[in-house]
Amino acid sequence: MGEPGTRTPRERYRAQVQEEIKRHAWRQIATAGASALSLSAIARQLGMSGPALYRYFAGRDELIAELVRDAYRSLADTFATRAEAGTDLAGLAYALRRWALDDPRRYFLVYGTPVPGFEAPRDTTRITAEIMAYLLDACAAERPPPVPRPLDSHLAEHRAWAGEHSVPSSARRRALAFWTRLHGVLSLELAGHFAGMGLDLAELYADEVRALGGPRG
Amino acid sequence: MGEPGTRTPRERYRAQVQEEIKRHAWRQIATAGASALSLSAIARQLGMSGPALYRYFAGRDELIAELVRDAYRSLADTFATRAEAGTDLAGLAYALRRWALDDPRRYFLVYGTPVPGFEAPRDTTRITAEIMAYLLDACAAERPPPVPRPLDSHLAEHRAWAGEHSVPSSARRRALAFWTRLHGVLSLELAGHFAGMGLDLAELYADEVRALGGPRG
DNA sequence: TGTACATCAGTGAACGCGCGTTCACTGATGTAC
DNA sequence: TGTACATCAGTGAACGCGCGTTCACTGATGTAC
Repeated sequence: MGEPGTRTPRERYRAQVQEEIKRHAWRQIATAGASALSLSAIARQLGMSGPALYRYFAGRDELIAELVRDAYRSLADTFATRAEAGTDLAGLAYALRRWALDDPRRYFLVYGTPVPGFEAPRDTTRITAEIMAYLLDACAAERPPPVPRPLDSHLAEHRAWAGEHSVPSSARRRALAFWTRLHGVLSLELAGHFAGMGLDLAELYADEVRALGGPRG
Repeated sequence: MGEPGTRTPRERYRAQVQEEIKRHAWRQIATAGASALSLSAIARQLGMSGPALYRYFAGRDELIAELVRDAYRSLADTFATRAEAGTDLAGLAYALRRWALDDPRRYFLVYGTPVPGFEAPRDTTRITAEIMAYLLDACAAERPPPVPRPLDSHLAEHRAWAGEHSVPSSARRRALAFWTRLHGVLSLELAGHFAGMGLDLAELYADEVRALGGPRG
């Protein structure tokens, strides 16, 4: 081995191929979903034989675990960059959205329906804790704005879509919030994202339900 | 054919087997996920040969489509039953949660990460519209409660979990809301559940972000 | 600078597996006269 | 009630496919002296 921090040509080559494998793996996930990820297909795309991949990953499961790690890492980095520009909650929120839209499959790999048979690798908790930390900092620094503003500009179009059913747009707005918020709590709960947090999930849900009745529901 | 509404023994038998196939399909989805659903495996469990299933379903995709229809149907029925007891939003909300917890995979089949290669069958829009109708009715009937109540009882435990990071519990509450609400909007958007509704999704997201800063964030 | 050896990326054949779907068929159940 | 026929559930063999993983190997690249 050379000096610390230096890489031999072989090491560099190795890292390069490893990256390329992951790149193709992501492309495959994007078009066919995580559970359809196939080592043989990746090898084919790279012009290698199937068994060659075993030089780089212990197997299919390990490759997926690596992708999960990378996804979390990438979100943590996104938040880190954003946090340097100042700790504001809205900033993080929009960064999150950009990150998600940038690659929906990556988002779903981490926050979507759990892929049966695969659990998040144990060592991701360190990264998720980091993500949570940025969030908590921003929330703690936040000063609540005086008045919540109702924003119904786009509801006219939705009214046109819903057609026959004529209800006031405030109700329409609440119905939308019903879906998005309850789906948010529920799907995260069902996917196990609150596991071990010591939260009373029924209570958390009840909170959201009560909030829906509120003035700006 | 006999009188209208009557079923010949053959028809009854047919319906019965069809049900049994679906029952096994659900069991398989529960343990292995929708994308792993296998006709051969179902046939094996039923003690039939694989090709026999083609008497009952045109193929794998049609079977899944049928399951999706059933899932929507079941939620619509749940809401219908609930709506008979009076149109209150909270009632629907809790019915939804019970329905989801009752069979998480069913929930995810419909509201989770889209299974690549399968789209919801076209004829489900009628059922989803029905579901939406119950919701809109309840929202329209609702009289907003005067004051939103803060509910932080369970946050003490969460504080213990988060450990080192000491922030006020209001911030903690907001961080949780950040995840659940934004995940709610985002994942539904990414999964295409707002497609064709004529909504400005960026605006919808911005709404939630603004609400997070509010007094009861 | 040259030689002997170690490392290790990648190959090709093979194993055993399960899948969806088709096809021509058997045999039981129902129907018409 | 009995016979001839139609319907249709289910079978078994076959097709062609792709998969993850193992194994003994070749051949290029790097290292030590």
